[in-house]
Amino acid sequence: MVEKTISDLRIKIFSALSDPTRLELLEYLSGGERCVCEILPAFQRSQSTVSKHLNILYEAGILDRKIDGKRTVYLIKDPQVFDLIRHVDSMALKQISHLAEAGRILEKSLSNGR
Amino acid sequence: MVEKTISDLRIKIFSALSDPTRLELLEYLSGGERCVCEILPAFQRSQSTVSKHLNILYEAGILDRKIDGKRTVYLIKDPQVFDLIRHVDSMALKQISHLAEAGRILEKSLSNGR
DNA sequence: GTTTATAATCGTCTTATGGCGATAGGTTTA
DNA sequence: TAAACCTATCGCCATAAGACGATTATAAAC
Repeated sequence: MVEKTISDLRIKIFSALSDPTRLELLEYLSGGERCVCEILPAFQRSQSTVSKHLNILYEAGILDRKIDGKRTVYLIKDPQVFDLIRHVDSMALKQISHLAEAGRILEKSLSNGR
Repeated sequence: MVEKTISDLRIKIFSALSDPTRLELLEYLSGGERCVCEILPAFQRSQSTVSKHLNILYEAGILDRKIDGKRTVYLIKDPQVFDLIRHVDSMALKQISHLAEAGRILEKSLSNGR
């Protein structure tokens, strides 16, 4: 299936990254290329499920794959994806630390007040 | 609802950006804060649908909102989100330009060959 | 206080997504 | 060529997500 617009692909990339299993797969593959038979034992998911997830990342252009005899090897195609994830993490951290700060302020006011 | 882990929030942010309507909303709000009554006519969606989308962006910590009398004003809370979107766009563009290049090569080889 | 305006929420429907086991297809091994 | 291996795909189910109209809640205006 060929992509037509940037918008479609953009959504496809964001969607691909909206699943915890797929983010774990990316992290796992950041250690280097792996065949499915290596990936499977590392994940508590059925073979069909893992295969589907890998394909979603492939279709989003995040992973590449090559066939090596009877196995399929998956690898990171665009390492930029890790910058993306770090970027989101920094946004998430910012929020959580704000929450934490609010929590400390609240805590302090409580312990002072009473 | 308070977030517990970075991972949850990370998924929430990616999911929030996985929808075309919500990306349009962000683009629209990049022009400055707007109340829902201003947003509605700009989108071909029902009031309830737009409200839900805005709330998803709010829950992800991307938008903020303030109540102004009988209206609710939404605004970008974390402008970093636009860096994120640009980043994804550059990944998408890279892929499409590779496709385009492949297309040109194919076209060339066809016109040469026959 | 009744009406109007604005926006969130509820209930419902339809479609999309994630999960699994079973099956199919292709490759190596015996 | 038969068997074993590896992985993609199919069919199914359960849950999530997006859309809408109707309802509810609150604020402003009359």
